[in-house]
Amino acid sequence: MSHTPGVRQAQKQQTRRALLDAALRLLEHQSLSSLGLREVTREVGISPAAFYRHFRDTGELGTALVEESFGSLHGMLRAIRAEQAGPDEVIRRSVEVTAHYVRLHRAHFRFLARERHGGVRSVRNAVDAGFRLFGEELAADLAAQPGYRGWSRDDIRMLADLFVDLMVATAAALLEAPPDDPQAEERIVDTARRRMRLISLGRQHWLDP
Amino acid sequence: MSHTPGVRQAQKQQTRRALLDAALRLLEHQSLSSLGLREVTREVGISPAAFYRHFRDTGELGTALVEESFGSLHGMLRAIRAEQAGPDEVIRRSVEVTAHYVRLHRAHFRFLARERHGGVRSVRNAVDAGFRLFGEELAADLAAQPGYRGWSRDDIRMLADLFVDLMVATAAALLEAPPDDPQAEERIVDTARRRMRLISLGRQHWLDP
DNA sequence: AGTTTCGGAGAACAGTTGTTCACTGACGGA
DNA sequence: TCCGTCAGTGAACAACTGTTCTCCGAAACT
Repeated sequence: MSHTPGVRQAQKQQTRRALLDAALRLLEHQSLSSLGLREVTREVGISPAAFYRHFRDTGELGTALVEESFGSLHGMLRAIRAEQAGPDEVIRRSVEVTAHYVRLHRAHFRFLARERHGGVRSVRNAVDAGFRLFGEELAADLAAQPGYRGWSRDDIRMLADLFVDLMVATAAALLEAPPDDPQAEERIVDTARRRMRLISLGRQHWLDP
Repeated sequence: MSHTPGVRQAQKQQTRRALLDAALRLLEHQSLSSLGLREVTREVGISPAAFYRHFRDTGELGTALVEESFGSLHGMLRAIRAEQAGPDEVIRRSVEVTAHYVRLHRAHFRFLARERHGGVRSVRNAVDAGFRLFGEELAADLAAQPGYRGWSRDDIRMLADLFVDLMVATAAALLEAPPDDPQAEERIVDTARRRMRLISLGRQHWLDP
């Protein structure tokens, strides 16, 4: 019996996933540059040599994690896009969406926050490129909205990148807070909301004088 | 001859400085958690065992670097405070001051940006505490200014922390750009200026309706 | 069916790591 | 001047690292 032609590939991707998950688990308490190849395989329960069947080195594993993490982030972008509302309404809601996604994908967010300025150049560049793309897409979304009539392309981009940076900042703050302390979390979210309100005000008066 | 009573201590502090400088040099291309004790002593040119005369481990060296780095940052705070001007003028000028200090203390800024979310908990906490203090001091400065009459303590703090986060973000962006490309640098500074203008507008209308 | 492909095991390798130890020799107080 | 202090040495240690190699067995192809 059995010539179903996908068993091999499925098993391979299964241990690949196990490697990624193990790495993600270990990376909650350390940074990529200190993550050992043997450490990861030990966590998974396979031999060190098997690692090379999937990645050239831990750096390559890192870039794979970057792509995966930005997958989670794009879900966030779609969620924000889905809320059809005025510009200021969207801005306020984006804080809630951020908090929600941080709770959902803690490990991914932590990884991005940590490796954005981390010690592995290739990964750092990948993260940077990802955020740049994210900013571009957000800017395109904003440009399509009414309420940004009269805004220059550069100014929209500036605003989008500002949102991205603040999202990262609040996400990082949420990650630093204990995951089961809703009070600390609420304090952070509340501050983030006020930040967004201030930026909303700036946005409304951008074309004023 | 010789009974000048400070030679010993001076020599000790000299190699301590050498250790800190060597570490700072190495940390431009890697993160603290991957920094080896032997690596640092090799760079300085002393035996590995000598390291223990100064620090218990690389983590302790890290916290020492945190304090030192915040020394540079406080110079920045004083420079901004020195400029006696209106609130919006100060906000705009702070971008220039930031860029200036990043150019002056590249290694320190990079270290803080990297280890703020890095893999060594004790250092991460030290960096966080430092930024918190920095935010508090900035908030106190703002509160003393006219133009913040009617602002709640919390809102001033929110604004101060917002400045800090944005300063870190622009500093990180400047660090990512090549150090000898004034054009790329100018683009980043220009974006930062527009960000600040937008926040300035939000600030002006904070108490409006 | 027989044969090739390939993910994984296990052992071996040369290096490197952090930490300890007894030591040396210049400093610094008596 | 003598003597204690102490920053730095150099060797030794067990533990660990990344990488390479040959081999195995099950899946896939013909």
